[in-house]
Amino acid sequence: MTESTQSAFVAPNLAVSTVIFTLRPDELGKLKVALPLVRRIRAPFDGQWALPGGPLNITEDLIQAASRNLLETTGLEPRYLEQLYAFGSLDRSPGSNLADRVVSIVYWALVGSEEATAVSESANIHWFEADQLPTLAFDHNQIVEYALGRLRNKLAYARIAHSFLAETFTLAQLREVYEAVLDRDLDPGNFRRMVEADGIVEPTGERLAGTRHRPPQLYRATTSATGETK
Amino acid sequence: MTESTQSAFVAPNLAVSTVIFTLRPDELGKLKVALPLVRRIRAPFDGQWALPGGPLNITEDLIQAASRNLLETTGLEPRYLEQLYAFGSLDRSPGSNLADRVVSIVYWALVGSEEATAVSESANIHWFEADQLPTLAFDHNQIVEYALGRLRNKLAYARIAHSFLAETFTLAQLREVYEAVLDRDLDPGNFRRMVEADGIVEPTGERLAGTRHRPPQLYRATTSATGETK
DNA sequence: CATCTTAGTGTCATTCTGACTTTAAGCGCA
DNA sequence: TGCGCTTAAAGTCAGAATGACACTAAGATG
Repeated sequence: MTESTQSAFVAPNLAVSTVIFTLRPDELGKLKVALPLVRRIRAPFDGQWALPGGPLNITEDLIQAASRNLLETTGLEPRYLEQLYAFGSLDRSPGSNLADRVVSIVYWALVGSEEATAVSESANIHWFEADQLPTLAFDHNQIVEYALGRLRNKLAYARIAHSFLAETFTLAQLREVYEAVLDRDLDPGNFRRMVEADGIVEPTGERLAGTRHRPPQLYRATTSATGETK
Repeated sequence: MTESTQSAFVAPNLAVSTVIFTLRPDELGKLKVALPLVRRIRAPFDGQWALPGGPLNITEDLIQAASRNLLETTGLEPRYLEQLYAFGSLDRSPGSNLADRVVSIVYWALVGSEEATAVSESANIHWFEADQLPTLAFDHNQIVEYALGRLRNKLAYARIAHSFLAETFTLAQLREVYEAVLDRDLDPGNFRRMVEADGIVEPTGERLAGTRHRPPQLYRATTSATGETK
């Protein structure tokens, strides 16, 4: 009844998957939330798109597995990485028998927009806009929706927005991140006030030149929240 | 690399544990957050107190396992039940070898204060005040702290406080719940205003008699949030 | 040099929040 | 009977936070 270490028990398989978010411009040049998916090459759901993931190696931490996942799929290091949820319903893989049951511990990650655009795609790895996903394998559509909710919610109180951007950035760029994630326009003045009140950025002293207008101040993030280390 | 169903892989053991919260009066009659712990009867941590839990049966959902856990430990049904976090660090059980590695998916639950006081204790099951815990087995002290944080945070925006109370209750009783969980006094007038603005309760029309003062209105919760069903 | 565009500052009304006051309505007790 | 005690319930007020919007600054473009 208490936490036990008996190995004779028939345990479900344990997998770690990762929802990897970045921002990329759509055909109109507007930033959109995007994520990479991998094409399955075996049953069930053979040929369908799914979240990157795989079985948990017994020698690695959960977060290490997620990070490895991310590296194997995109070649990138996460700028933010956090556990999302453990999905373990019996009906996740309809029609499969119990011995094939998989409990997935899902992480969500943010990667830099710049790095992500450099990632090469292949026939079996493709980046999708988050609001234009096809029908995915397993319960992965629900998982992505859940992850998007977490991202939107967390943006409001955690210092994670800069994870999409380079080391330094303008407030307009930071605002674009919020607008892309929240999918609505924000008032530039009010946004500046909020950002300054929260102290999430500090000016570098540098200005961004070459724009067609008054040169904006460049900022950097004050605290580097890299996610949990639990 | 993608989610797989190969069973040959050496997987860590999967357990489900539950942090069960209730409120009970301390020696001064003030409500305090309390939770039941079970004494371990095998290594590692033999004799120490631990969260109730056990291996996940391959035929049951995660949340079912948590609920069963709760029933087996306390004989009670949860009034609220939600997944907390999956703990899977390699160093959770210091000194053990990899084959004994356990990944725990932890749930947290709320049970009614009244039902909980009727629960019998034994030599191996005991209720502790949350802020007066001994050193627990594994990483369970950290887990309880994390669960307490979630409880306090969630109280602010979710309709869960009534889960500690009976079907009907006074606003003073509801306020006591908040005060116990947040561990600070709240202004009765402001609390009433908040509760009414949020519409989390509705008056029953009945009044509580037998008090030494003006009889207060009885309320019931408007929506019954029982937690997730995911 | 006039115009366009975004940067950056400032204002105002509304809402939210914490601290506090006032009145209502029971009970216990002289 | 009525006075005082206690908590219920309603109301007041000042400061903070928020959304909408106006205004000035400073570059590029032609």
